[in-house]
Amino acid sequence: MLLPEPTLPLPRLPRSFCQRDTVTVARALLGQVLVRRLPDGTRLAGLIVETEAYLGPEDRAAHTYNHHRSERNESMWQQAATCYVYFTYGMHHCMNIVTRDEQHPQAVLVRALQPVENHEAMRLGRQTKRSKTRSPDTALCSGPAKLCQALAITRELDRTDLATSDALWLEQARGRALPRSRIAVGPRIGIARSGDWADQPLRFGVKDSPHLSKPFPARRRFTNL
DNA sequence: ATGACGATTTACT
DNA sequence: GTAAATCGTCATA
Repeated sequence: MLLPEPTLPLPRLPRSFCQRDTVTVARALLGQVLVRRLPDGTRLAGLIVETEAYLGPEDRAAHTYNHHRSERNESMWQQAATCYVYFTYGMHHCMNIVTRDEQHPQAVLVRALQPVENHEAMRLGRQTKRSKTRSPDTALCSGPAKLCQALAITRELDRTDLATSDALWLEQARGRALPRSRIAVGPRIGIARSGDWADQPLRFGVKDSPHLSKPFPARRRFTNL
């Protein structure tokens, strides 16, 4: 697996990790750990196995497209490592990690985790019957809204500073980004109406992970056929 | 004030 | 495969 089983104390990822190019951060986050401390002290954690990059005012699919700025997405203009949590479809939360700087409202959407600590407590947050087609563990955090349920991430955590918070932060499980040979790349999910941007290869996943939100389409080696 | 629309998930035919 | 659930946000009036 990606992480040695007895989890030793891992260093927290510094703000500088998130201050880089957004695609670089989206790739480098794969295999790192997202950690949540509940008010009662319970610690929940999962390895990040799927991300998407959202590239700001030019990106038709981004919430900051055309410099759109409002109370909802204000955290996108905060410093790197700020958490942007939004509410959608009347019932779901999704969480992003803000990148670069205040002049570039860009972020990485965290789309799936491999649970590594406190599976039982995570299951309490999820409101589903047992999956028949996947083991309970692989269905636990296999989607942006599922992982927010499992880790109890809501709008209350919007604007949290992941570099300093004791409620939500990132830990380093690996010093280098995964090798490209282990990263699957594809178009982002759920943005079909975003024109050219819908086809951009801005979704990244740990190749062959059973915890992904959806399989990655096979990459065509040739443009014909 | 009103209506359309989600960076989704679940259950079911 | 399709549809329902459910409501904050935003554009239009």
